[in-house]
Amino acid sequence: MGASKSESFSLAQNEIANLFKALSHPARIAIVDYLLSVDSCICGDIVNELPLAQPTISQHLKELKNANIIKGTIEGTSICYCINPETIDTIENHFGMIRHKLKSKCC
Amino acid sequence: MGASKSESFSLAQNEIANLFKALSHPARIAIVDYLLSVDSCICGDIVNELPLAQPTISQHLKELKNANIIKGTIEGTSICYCINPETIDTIENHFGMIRHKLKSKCC
DNA sequence: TTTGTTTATCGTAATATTGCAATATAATAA
DNA sequence: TTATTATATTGCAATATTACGATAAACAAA
Repeated sequence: MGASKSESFSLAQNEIANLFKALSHPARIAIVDYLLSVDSCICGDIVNELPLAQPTISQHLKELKNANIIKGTIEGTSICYCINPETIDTIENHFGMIRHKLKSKCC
Repeated sequence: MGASKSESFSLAQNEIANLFKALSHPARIAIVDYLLSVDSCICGDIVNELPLAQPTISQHLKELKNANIIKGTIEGTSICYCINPETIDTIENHFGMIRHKLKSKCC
C-alpha cells in the first residue's frame, strides 16, 4: 500500500485538497508572494529571486499552473505568469463555508 | 537531493505552507467536513465514517492536530475533536492579504 | 545559418507520505 | 483483578515529492 485512496472521497474533497496541495510547499508560497509583489505580470525572473535551480522552479510553476492558481501567457521569448483570481475565489468560498458552519457550533 | 529546502524560505512562508499541507489530503478534508457536519463536538466515530483503517485516521488526526487545525479534548475513554477557529482565521487572513494585493493589479 | 536566451522535460537520487497489520496505551466496566 | 473499549504508536512496503544536472525546444538577434 502507500497510494492515496483518493477514489474513496468525493470529487469536491479531492479538488479542494489538490488546491491546498499546490500551496503546501514554501517555494510555491514564495512564488505566489513574488507574483503579488511585482506591479505588473511581467515575470520570468523568478529564478533570480528564489534559491532554487531553474528546473526546480519550472516544476513548481507547472504545479501551480496545473492547479489553476497561476496563469501563464507567452510574451515573446519568455512567459508571463500571474495569479488566477478565480481560483483564489474558490478557496475563499471554501473557508466561507467553513466559517458559516462553525457559527452554529459551540467549540 | 530530494529534501525540501524549507530553511531557504521565511518562517511565515513555511508556516502557511504547513497549514496548506495539513489540508492537502482528501481524507483530512473529509475529516474536517465531518467535524463541521456533526452538531456538537462529540466525535470519536470518524473511523466509521471514512473508508480508512483506524491507525490511518489516527495518523491524519495527528497531522491536523499538529497543524492546530483541530483541537482534541479527553472525554472519558474517547477524545473529542473539533475545529480550531483561530487557525481558520489565520488562513482566511492570508487570503485577505492576497485579495488586497490582487486589487492593485491588472491581470 | 549560428549564437544566445528563456523555459520545459528527462532521468535519477534523496526524502517524505500513505496505509495498514500488529501492538501498545489508557480508561472504564465487571 | 480481568475484560472491554477507544485511541495511539510502531514498523514496513508502496508510492509520491523534491531537487537538480543534462538536455531539449522555441525563438530572437546577428
